[in-house]
Amino acid sequence: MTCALEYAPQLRARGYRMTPQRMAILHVLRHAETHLSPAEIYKKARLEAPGLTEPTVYRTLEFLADIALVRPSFSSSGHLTYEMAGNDHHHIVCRDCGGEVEVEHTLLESLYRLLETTSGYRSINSHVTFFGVCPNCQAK
Amino acid sequence: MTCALEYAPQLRARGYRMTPQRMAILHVLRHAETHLSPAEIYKKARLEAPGLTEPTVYRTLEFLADIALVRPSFSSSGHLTYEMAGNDHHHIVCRDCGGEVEVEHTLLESLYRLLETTSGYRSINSHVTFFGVCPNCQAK
DNA sequence: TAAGTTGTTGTAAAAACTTGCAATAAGGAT
DNA sequence: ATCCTTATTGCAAGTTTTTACAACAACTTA
Ligand SMILES: [Mn+2]
Ligand SMILES: [Mn+2]
Ligand SMILES: [Zn+2]
Ligand SMILES: [Zn+2]
Repeated sequence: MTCALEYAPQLRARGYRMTPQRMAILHVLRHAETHLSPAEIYKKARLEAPGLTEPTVYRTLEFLADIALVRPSFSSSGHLTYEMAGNDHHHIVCRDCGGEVEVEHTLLESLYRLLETTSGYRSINSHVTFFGVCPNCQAK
Repeated sequence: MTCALEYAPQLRARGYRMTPQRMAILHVLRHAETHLSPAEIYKKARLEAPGLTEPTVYRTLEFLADIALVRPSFSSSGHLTYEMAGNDHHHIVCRDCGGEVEVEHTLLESLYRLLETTSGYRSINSHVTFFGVCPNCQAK
């Protein structure tokens, strides 16, 4: 739980505050080995921060995504899930079974540079989810 | 409104049915010049199909996306919007102002082939939304 | 044209997500 | 330690999206 304290200076430096609610949510995300939905995060984080409410979870996740501490991505059902930032990667999800696999960010880097030059947009660094059909489901 | 009738054979060939509700929704999408949210589609389509309900709109859009007649994509707020399929393209959305621009699908084609060979997934043909900062917002 | 099969719809309710606002408390200043 | 400012929270209510299931109606067949 105290592992989340290491983010406090980053927040304060930008005018934000560290709170028990944010600590609990960051702690949950740090120890997750997969993406989590807001509901899952709420269920786990409230154990550490009793009194935590769902609106706070949603607001906190959006906040943490804004300051780039966490990454949102879309699950196979199209809903938002969250994970800690760092270790850039993307996802391919199977349209049939929902099975998921990670993609190295390096595979997309040249595309991002291409998009930036052709569109004029900058800082394109989306966490993208692609959809396809996995090897298993191709068998059918 | 009758323009939607041309999709009837496609549906029937696959065991599905054409209904007034689906006609109205397809008609709205055919004449839209931008992406529409389920709520917008509901408001317009109910004029053609009185008695149409929101659950039907959501179910129909998911159905039409499944059979690849329409394309879902994420708006700047992260919500799903829909447009007719055909004319492959993608989007870049500005993180600041939400401004949006289209991207030729051809720019992504070699990436898709690369993803297919490295992941084993097939038929990767997502309609992707990238996020960045538009030229206007870069000025600030 | 009538009957049967089953894909689709509306209804009602639940679940998921968002919003406005007053009360709270984090962290800087004294 | 105490005070102050204001970022953040909880509460309550609203909106959006999903679900279960019985009634309905599109299409096939005879
Ligand atoms: Mn991920
Ligand atoms: Mn589009
Ligand atoms: Zn699969
Ligand atoms: Zn912009």
